Amino acid sequence: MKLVKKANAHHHGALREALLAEAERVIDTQGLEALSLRSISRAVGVTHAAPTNHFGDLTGLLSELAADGLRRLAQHLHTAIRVAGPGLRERAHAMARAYLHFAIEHPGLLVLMSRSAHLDPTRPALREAMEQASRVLDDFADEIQKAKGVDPVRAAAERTALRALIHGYSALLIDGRLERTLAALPEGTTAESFFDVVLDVIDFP
Amino acid sequence: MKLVKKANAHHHGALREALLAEAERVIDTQGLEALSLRSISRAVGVTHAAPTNHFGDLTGLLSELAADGLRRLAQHLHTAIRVAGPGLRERAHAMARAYLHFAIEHPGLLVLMSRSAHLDPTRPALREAMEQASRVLDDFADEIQKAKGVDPVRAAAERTALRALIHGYSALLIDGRLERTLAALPEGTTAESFFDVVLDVIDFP
DNA sequence: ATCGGAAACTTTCCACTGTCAACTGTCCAA
DNA sequence: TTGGACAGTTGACAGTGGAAAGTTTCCGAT
Repeated sequence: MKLVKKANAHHHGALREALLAEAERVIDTQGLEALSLRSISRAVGVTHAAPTNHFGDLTGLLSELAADGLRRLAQHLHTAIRVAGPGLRERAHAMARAYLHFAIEHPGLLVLMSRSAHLDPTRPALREAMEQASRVLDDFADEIQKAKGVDPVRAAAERTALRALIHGYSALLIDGRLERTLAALPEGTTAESFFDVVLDVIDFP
Repeated sequence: MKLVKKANAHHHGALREALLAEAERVIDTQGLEALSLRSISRAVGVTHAAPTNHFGDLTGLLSELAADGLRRLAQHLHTAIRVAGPGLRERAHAMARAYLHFAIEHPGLLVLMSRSAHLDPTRPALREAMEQASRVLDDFADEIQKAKGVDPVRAAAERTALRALIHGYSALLIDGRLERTLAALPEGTTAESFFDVVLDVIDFP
């Protein structure tokens, strides 16, 4: 029965998902530059023009993939914050650690998300996913704002510092530019355990 | 006399520099993705295979360009630190501000430097330039180490935090992902002036 | 002075890419 | 039954980077 479906040359059945899965596999193992529309089509067993029906063009496919990644990241961060202890510092660390964890597990996906040149922000799925991810940070920012003094500039600065620190550390790590630093640390120190110390350079009350 | 030189079809004279200059122009105005070996060759008035003599392949050209950028950046940071006041905080801020300034003026170049997939680190010029740039940071790190307590892990964390914060803020800004944050700030606040406040989230003694 | 080779650039070719237009088969609803 | 809409295919096009081989120029050794 399945063979009949397989033999059908014009209805793959779940091509959209298959293409996204293959694209994510390539992007996380060989990197974004190694990905090509034609190669993933081949890997999925379909001709090179098939993806057009589902994604339009390459930036369309990448945008959907990025949207999916953003949704998962937002979910990941959200539960990390929710599960963490009550303190502001604990929650901030939990979120940051969750982000780093995601970056280590899906390096290509994270690179893709921060490469606006390859994405089409007018796609509804991407736009929504970006807003969903922002909302996690914004909610947390509100918390900081409430907990600390109400100087709005200072609050924005703290939020931005946290964001920049997380993004910067992840990017440096993924790009292999922390290797020397990590190698000089005491035996057994991992990128993740060191990140906790780095985060403490920002003081949360 | 010059016309004779110009008419010479086989000796451009300064092709190497011309190619690098054109590549930098494209990269800083249209972005890294818009650059192609053939287009810059055309712009310089030479066939597409000419660059091979000077750079080998595309990653060769990009590596030389990145090396040049790194040298200039290192120089820029070095003088910023040297010129700044005596305090540790002043010097750190001066360096960070210089970095951001460079990022704003040469966004494409900065992106290129942090995209290891396009670079060939075995090229001597690149390797040297990377070490030169690292040295600026390392020297400054030693200063921090001396000025503050001698816990090496804590010192490494502070250095890394500063690095990640600078890199992260620049990357977010270049990618246009700070626009909403900046728009919500008081009138007249620029990305650069706000950066000073962000940097203060890390406390230097 | 010239001869030989190295350096610099051109030409030609190849494999590959993304995008487009035209076609074919399949399924479902009027 | 028939007519689209959907989901693929096929084939062409312009563009890319790279390799190979040919051409022109220069320059140093003899």
